[in-house]
Amino acid sequence: MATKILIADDHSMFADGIESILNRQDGIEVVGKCYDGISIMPFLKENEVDIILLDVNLPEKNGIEVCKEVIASFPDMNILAISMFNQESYVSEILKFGAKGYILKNTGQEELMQAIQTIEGGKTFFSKDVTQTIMRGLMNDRKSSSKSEGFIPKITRREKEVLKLIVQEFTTQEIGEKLFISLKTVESHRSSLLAKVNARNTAGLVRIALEKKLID
Amino acid sequence: MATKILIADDHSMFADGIESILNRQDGIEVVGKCYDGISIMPFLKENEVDIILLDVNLPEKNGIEVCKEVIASFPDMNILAISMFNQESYVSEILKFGAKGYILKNTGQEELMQAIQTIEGGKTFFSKDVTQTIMRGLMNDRKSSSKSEGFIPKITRREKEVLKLIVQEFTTQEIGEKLFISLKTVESHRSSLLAKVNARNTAGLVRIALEKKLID
DNA sequence: AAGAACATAGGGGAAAACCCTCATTTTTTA
DNA sequence: TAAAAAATGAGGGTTTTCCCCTATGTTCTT
Repeated sequence: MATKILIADDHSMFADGIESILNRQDGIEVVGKCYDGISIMPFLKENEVDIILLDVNLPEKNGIEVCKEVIASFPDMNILAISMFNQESYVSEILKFGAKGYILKNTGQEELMQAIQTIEGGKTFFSKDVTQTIMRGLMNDRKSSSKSEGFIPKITRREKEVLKLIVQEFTTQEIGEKLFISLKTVESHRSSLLAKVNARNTAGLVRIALEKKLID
Repeated sequence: MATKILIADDHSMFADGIESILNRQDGIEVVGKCYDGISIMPFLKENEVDIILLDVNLPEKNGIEVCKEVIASFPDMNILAISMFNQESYVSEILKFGAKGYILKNTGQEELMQAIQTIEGGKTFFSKDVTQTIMRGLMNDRKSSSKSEGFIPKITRREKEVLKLIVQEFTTQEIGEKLFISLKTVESHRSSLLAKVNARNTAGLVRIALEKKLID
């Protein structure tokens, strides 16, 4: 029986291309395509799927959230993450939530086929580049655990509120007024934020907040 | 005789996918694939090509430069720009250099086929979304208004350099040292940047820079 | 060749951000 | 329930950003 594959990617040209490649292969059947994050769960409830090729950067609801959600309902689902970016935070995040593999969009079709077969056999698969990234991540975990790029300590509820307002261009004064707290308190929160994300100033804080999606 | 197509995209999975789609069509033949900007010219010198599907964001040498170069040597070459981003600057730039069309990676295969046929017939083709972007650009040119949400006036070369360093957390002082210009000059650039993106402070400037991808 | 746009840069001042230390109360968690 | 973490905020200082103003040489563009 053919392996049933669901492709989830917002770039339909990409999704169609992959579909076209896969449909030429024996033993593989593309049973569906999703162009955003929110339509995946409904599809899975109606259709049988063996493997999901999941783009990490989806609109509406990103791949990491989708992965978490899918695994919660279908713990044995085989998810192969596909991404443009070989970024440690993405890789480790989605693997943590149960993805079985991670490949980059610049990997060739032979490797794609290999990944699918490996995943279906219950094993994990990573592009060579990705493997190196993961190794580097592990090294950093062991060594310094905080200096390593990309690690962000927990941001508290209040800090997040302040951060959100900073990104929206409000001044410390204005933030205090909005949250009914003193300017000095807001300054405290700003300080901890700078320290936690390891930024030198507001510019870095905002950049990191957006890069790491620290605010909803 | 079949239309000869060259696909230029650094994501081989994408390029392979497109190839697979196109090869199923009658009258179309994919004669080559390039995974970076620098290998396109050599290929064109050795092979006959009717249409280039050119990714705007290529490594080594980006699509806009490639377009300029190709048109310089092959003025009648049909270039169809393909991009993830519906950004006015990209669109207008590459069209200025002789591309005959611009489509987004989220357009379906019917539209892709339509684009190819239109381009080959000597006409121009744009995705609907792109058309709107262009229109908006023209409107802005005419009215030169700035109130309209999301419109960002052109950032100059120097401003972009400064902006990049701001986002990297350097202070005005440090930026001056790096660029060998006075602190006051950097302040001037910061001022124009704030005015151009319509931000109140650095936080907003950085956010908009990242949102609108003002820096490469 | 003229005008527009760009890059340069100064003075001076107000506002905002940043830094350090310290302390109190509230909330959470082990 | 005691300890830890989070939220609050004050004093007092330095640095950086932001905002006026003006001005000059250079480099596109028309």
